[in-house]
Amino acid sequence: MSSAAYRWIRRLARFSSFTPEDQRTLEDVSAVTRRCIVNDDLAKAGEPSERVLVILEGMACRHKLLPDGRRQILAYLFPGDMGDPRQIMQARVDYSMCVLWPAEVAMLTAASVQRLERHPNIASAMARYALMQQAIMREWLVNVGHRTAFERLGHLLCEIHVRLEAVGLTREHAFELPLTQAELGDTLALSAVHVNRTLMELRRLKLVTFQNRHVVIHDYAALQAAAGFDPAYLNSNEKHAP
Amino acid sequence: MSSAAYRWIRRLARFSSFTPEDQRTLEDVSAVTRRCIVNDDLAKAGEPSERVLVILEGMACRHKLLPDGRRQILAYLFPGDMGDPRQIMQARVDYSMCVLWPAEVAMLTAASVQRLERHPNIASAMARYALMQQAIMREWLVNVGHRTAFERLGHLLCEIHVRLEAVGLTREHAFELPLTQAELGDTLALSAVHVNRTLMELRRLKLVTFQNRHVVIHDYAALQAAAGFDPAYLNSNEKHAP
DNA sequence: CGAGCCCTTGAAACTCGTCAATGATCGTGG
DNA sequence: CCACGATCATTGACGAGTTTCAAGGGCTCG
Repeated sequence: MSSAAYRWIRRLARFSSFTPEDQRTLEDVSAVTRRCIVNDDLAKAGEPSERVLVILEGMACRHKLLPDGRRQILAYLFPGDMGDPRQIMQARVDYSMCVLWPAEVAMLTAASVQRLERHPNIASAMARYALMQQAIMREWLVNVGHRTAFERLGHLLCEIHVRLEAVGLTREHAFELPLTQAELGDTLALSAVHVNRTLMELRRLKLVTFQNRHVVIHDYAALQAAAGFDPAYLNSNEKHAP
Repeated sequence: MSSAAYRWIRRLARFSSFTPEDQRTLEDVSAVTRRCIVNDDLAKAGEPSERVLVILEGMACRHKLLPDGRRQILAYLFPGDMGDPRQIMQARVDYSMCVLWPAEVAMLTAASVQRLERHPNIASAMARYALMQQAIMREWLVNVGHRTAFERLGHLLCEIHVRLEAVGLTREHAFELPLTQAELGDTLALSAVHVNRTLMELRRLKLVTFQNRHVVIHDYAALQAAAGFDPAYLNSNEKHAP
């Protein structure tokens, strides 16, 4: 199977078992897609939301901009990731969304979301998936609030590894990550300079290298320990949770 | 009306119009309550969730504890606040919850939640309310990540004011807030000492005083400006959104 | 081949944390 | 009614982690 919806179905299938009809429905509602280039705005703070986005390929992020230019990235969206289906109730979004790497995006209408909600397996998967997304936000708050620069970066890389693995985008302990150090800084609430120094420290300790958008985790166990990473928040709602 | 569910109904009623029957249903499912004292655990990270909590009186918080004792408070729950109804799908929670001020708590069963979901007005209100809770989390991430200690504290106090006002727990620009400076520190990712210094700065500038659990905002406009607070994230989904 | 973006590095400054000690407040029991 | 202990607020001195500023170097793409 290599439909455009492949990653999305794979992502959701971790939370629920799908019948062939469920899968056809998912492919159906995501049949119309939009290709986006880097820096395309997918949403702007204060505007009506209307559609629920599904990232089929590429990468995007939610972020908030302060008036003076400071920026906090709130979430990454990898292939297979989607917005909260309840968004269709929302008058306006409070965050912006932009494309970080050329993307293919499905934009679900309220009708499509309602159609999905009528399939119990899909509705259940989306609910559990949305709960995981909230768990990620909570972990990011802990990360930014109470971990050192070193732990933050290590923790984020562990999380990304687990999330990309779930949709088949890792090879061993390596994966592509099209982020600049400045973007990592806006994510982790660190200056780009300090991200750089911390990245070099991780490299020096032979835990991780991150060069040319290519991340290699050389010692996963040690990185996990050093960062205090526990993947429970990412998979405790899955079908076969540990 | 002074039923135990008063604040809860008032909180949700901002997002949807309720019929008398809707109100009876809300009172009904929250009829059985539990009284909790300070430091009671309402949930523990890693345990099954089972119930969706509604805080009818008092105050509670969600938090995460790191192995070495560092703590991040993830959310405050004031009277009228509740957990995400989708929690009933969740195998285990990833956070802990504890009581900050003597509380009366309703613990909704999955059956109760499902009953509520069958009332369209209530389901819609809960969905919008849950979206607001997520917006609060995003704003907290911005707060902890990219605002100075001074802005963080000011922003948080503005937010709390708006939230308490929504359930009728403010008088003018004053309200009760049973938090220690250490708890504020765990919320804002600051040391208790620095919270103290920042609080004195706010006092010195005649913006806010916070003494004996009593907050008075002396100059709301100035505080809002100094903290960069925009209440849109708290009310843009309400019935009569600005 | 140049322009632009990104990474790298050093030095200085600053915000905030830690440590430590003193006070204030409050509930409790003698 | 007062002594006591506990919790919380306050203050000062010092130190650490991180930011900012600035400059140089490398890569990529037109």
